[in-house]
Amino acid sequence: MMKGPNSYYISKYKLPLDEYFTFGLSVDCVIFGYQEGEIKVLLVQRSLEPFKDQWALIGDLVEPDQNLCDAANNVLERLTGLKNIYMKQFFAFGNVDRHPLDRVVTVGYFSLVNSLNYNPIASSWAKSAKWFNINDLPELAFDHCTILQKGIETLKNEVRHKPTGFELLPLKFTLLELQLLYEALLGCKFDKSNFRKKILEMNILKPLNETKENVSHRPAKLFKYDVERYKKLEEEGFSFQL
Amino acid sequence: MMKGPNSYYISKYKLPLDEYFTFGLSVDCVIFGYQEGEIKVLLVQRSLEPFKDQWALIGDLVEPDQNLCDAANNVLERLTGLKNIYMKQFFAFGNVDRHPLDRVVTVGYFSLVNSLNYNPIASSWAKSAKWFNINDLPELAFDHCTILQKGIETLKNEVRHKPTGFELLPLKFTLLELQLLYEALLGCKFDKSNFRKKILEMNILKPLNETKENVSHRPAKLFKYDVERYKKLEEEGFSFQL
DNA sequence: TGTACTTATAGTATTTTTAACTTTAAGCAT
DNA sequence: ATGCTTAAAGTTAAAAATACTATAAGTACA
Repeated sequence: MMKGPNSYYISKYKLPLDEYFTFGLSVDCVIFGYQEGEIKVLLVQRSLEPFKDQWALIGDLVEPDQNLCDAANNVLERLTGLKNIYMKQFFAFGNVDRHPLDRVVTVGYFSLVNSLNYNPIASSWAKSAKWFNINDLPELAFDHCTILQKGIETLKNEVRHKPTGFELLPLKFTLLELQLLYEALLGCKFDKSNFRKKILEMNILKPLNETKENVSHRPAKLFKYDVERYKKLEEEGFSFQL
Repeated sequence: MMKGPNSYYISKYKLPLDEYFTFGLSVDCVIFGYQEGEIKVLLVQRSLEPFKDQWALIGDLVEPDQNLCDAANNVLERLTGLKNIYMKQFFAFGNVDRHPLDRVVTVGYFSLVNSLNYNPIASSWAKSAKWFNINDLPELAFDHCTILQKGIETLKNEVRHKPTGFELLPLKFTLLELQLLYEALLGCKFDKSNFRKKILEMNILKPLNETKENVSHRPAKLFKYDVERYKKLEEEGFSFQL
């Protein structure tokens, strides 16, 4: 691709047209996980200036011939090796001074991963990667604190109305595990019996003929989230609500 | 501001660093209004190529030293003369091919205006401006159809959970007017008595000692939306729901 | 083998909310 | 004064949310 500012733009602009095509564009990913009953977010420690050694969201400049969402998926894959992960754009951050040296507008994406047993790949711009509890975060580089908070807010809002939360669980899970996840996400307690009833009545869980193993008490049935069923129900007007 | 790509970027990039700073950035505004019981959107007819004579959202390139939201407010003000209007960013559109000639990433904002009695200002890039029913839209330039639909979706979603809808009404309104607005927004019917009860119990409306005039039947009381009260209630955990 | 313990699962009762409908009141017009 | 229209308040029945109770099914250990 070799395009440049075109002459059809009208002459009202204050600056030469070239100067309107000087924006840098980046994506930043808030990668959520779920571990030991807590919602976590994956951060990297920068190995470069500016903000060297500080924790930051993982992100990168977008290539001139790259779609925004592809850039975001790329960043995630480079760090975690994971593909085809649930991902959602939540906000564009475009204040003039958000980047100390250049004019870079960044678009925030969040993704939800369930398998935490992979190695975050250390790369040239990051010394290390680490999961942090979303209620106990370090100081962050750039305006990443703002971005992260907005991401958390969006996630918490989304999981109420859409069955997005399941992405944080392994494929097979028990009803109690699901309940604990939602308690962590929404910061509230549910009555066990009622939660069970409510979620089962939605008919979006497929019961498996398997039970949890290696537990020292009665093992619970395992369930699977049935995306197909949900989509069908959604078309018929059903709306998820917890 | 005269910044340029800085040397702290690492060398993994495929292209010379300069070429990452060639993005154009624009904002596009979906301006909603409410007239004769219908939700409207303000569109302009382009007077320039590309897409000359076609209807489009109103938008513009962002200045290199301008915040995103300021750019959006500017666009609205230039077209309508209105300041301090409710405005909300809803999505960034960044596909490579969304603009036929340049790489321009655009950020969508929507705003809600109530006073429809002003003159949309014809400008150098727009022949005319016109309100369209959101259920009866013309063909649109660029990817503005996608942008507009996403804006409508976001608005419809937002008005359920936040008292944003009031922005579409005049300062003083009757309960029936409010009901009709929400019926238009959500595409459903409410029971008059129940709607009334529900909204009044929220305690976010301030009853005025005035009534609707020039009606050939019993005039209804006028109410005002009480933002302060809502904000206080919100802090206490109240959440708007219709 | 059986008893204690833990969690799963099912069921019931109570309260609260939602939804549908009815009644009365208030103003305008003739 | 009568009829018409809409405002505004009240009533009732159904449904949903919530709190609570009872039973079942497995493990662990004496």
